Amino acid sequence: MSAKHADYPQLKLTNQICHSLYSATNALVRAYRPLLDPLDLTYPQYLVMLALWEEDEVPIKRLVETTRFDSGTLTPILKRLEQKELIQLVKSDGDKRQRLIRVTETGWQRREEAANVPEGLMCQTEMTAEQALELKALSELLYRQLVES
Amino acid sequence: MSAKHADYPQLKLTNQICHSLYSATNALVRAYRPLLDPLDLTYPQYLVMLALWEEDEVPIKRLVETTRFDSGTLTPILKRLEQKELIQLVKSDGDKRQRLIRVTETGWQRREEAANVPEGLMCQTEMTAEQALELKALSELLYRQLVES
DNA sequence: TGTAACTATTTTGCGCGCAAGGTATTGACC
DNA sequence: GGTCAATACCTTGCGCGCAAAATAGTTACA
Repeated sequence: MSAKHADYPQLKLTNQICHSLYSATNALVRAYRPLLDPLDLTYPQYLVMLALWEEDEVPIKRLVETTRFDSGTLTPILKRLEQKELIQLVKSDGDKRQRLIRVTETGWQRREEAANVPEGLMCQTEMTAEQALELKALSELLYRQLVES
Repeated sequence: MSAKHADYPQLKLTNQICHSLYSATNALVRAYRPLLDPLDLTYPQYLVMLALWEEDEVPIKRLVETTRFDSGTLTPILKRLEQKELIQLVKSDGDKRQRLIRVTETGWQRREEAANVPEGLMCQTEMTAEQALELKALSELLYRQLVES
């Protein structure tokens, strides 16, 4: 029998958990776009700002932890946020390898405009709070198992 | 009170379902890499091949449906798969706008080498079958609600 | 104190993901 | 049969995501 007619049920696209996850995440980023466009932020830039609004004056290595981006991804994102004057990158007084990130006044103002983004997104779904929390918990579990192994 | 000291709990990164989903998906694609490198496939290329191994001789618009990629993403992926001689792109006899995709002999052989990729990946997690199915179901639900609205 | 290992960050190169705009072909309907 | 909207696909441009390698500064320790 030629390879063409073998079965391989484990290779069926509809059996792939990862395909569902992958396409859901892409759809999510697309869904954020109309909400973030007025703020002049992309979704990854928004994630970085969320992290900084929670904890300001941090070195880049701290952002690598909180945002889960690697530094090669982060550098150009920070450069764009700096061009938009939402953040400043300043040399650290102590360790001269480090650069500290500081949110500007404009950056803090942008936070208020972002306040209703999360609600705006959830309105596009009809998931219950329980389903959303379950999805978060399972995603978090998967992330930890893949990264911490 | 300055914007800096306002609370905004809905903007906390740890409360963001989307951040968990986003970082889990990125971690997943990274986890696939060592498994797919020997097959000379990226994760999106692998998804396209999964679709074609299930249904051969399809026009690109069919792949847009099954893979959930848009055509602007698909065109360069197909070009690379053609360069690797895993597929052929042939003009359709009927509708002259269409191009049909045909898996080559090499493409079918690659399927056998891919047979144990799914198991290899699941071994990197310690999720139960129930958790995995629940994650798939919730991702699928989210995808459908975001796309079909 | 010298140097070798380590760390923080940047750079390079490639492959997506996708919006927006283009071309060629088809079908609908006057 | 002409034309006009719809369809299938391609191209362009930009912003990630990340592996790998480079750069500059720091630490450990002989």
